[in-house]
Amino acid sequence: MENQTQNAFRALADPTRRGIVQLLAVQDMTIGQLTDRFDMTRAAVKKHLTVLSDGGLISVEVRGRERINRLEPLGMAPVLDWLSYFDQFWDDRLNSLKEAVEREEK
Amino acid sequence: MENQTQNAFRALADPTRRGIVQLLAVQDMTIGQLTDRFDMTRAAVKKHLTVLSDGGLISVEVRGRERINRLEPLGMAPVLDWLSYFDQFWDDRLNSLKEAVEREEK
DNA sequence: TTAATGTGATACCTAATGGTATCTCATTTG
DNA sequence: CAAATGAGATACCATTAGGTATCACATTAA
Repeated sequence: MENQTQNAFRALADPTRRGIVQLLAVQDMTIGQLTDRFDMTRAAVKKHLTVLSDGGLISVEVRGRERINRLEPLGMAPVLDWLSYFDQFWDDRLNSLKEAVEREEK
Repeated sequence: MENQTQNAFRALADPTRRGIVQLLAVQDMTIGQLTDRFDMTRAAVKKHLTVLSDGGLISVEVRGRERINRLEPLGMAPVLDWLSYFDQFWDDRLNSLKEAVEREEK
């Protein structure tokens, strides 16, 4: 897929997919192992894995008849980059808020 | 809306909405001004603003017949929090990658 | 080599999403 | 006051998304 920023944000927009990301952060897992953790069919989990793969967030290693899914740290980069664009903005605004609250408290 | 993490991630999952966020980071804007910047109707932009509002990313100030939309820095917090959970993971994995590449280069 | 296991692929369904067209309402302005 | 402006609400439409059921295929185990 071509737009990595869009695909990565889209991949993170679903709660099941964020859950998968959290599980894979602990350890690599097959689709079977992942399916055990969610209340849905293997086919549904497979679709989520495809979206995560399109977003560059996971990769798959074929091992015999098993497929080991693993987190790909580089895939998160476009998301972190996009968000970092606002760092200064958030900081400034949050500091303004904080100062305003402190003035209130006097 | 109740699940802020989900609503915020969902709000950021659409390219138009991320564009709106970027515009509002520069300056507050009315829906009319925003609509001028996108190739869609005011009604469509309004829907995006509703999603952004549900995500806690913007707030609206009524001024006469105008509505001023402004970015809400606090709304991004759930997203940044969720992502920060992986900071260590990304760092470790990216360092492993970097070291591997450096070993290759010798 | 037959059976069991792990997985992928496809067809299908429903609900959500992103968009338009249109109508209404409140606030300015001439 | 009348007209123009800025905006919200709703009905409607096509496409996408998330899910299931089912079938097919490769690999491992008996």
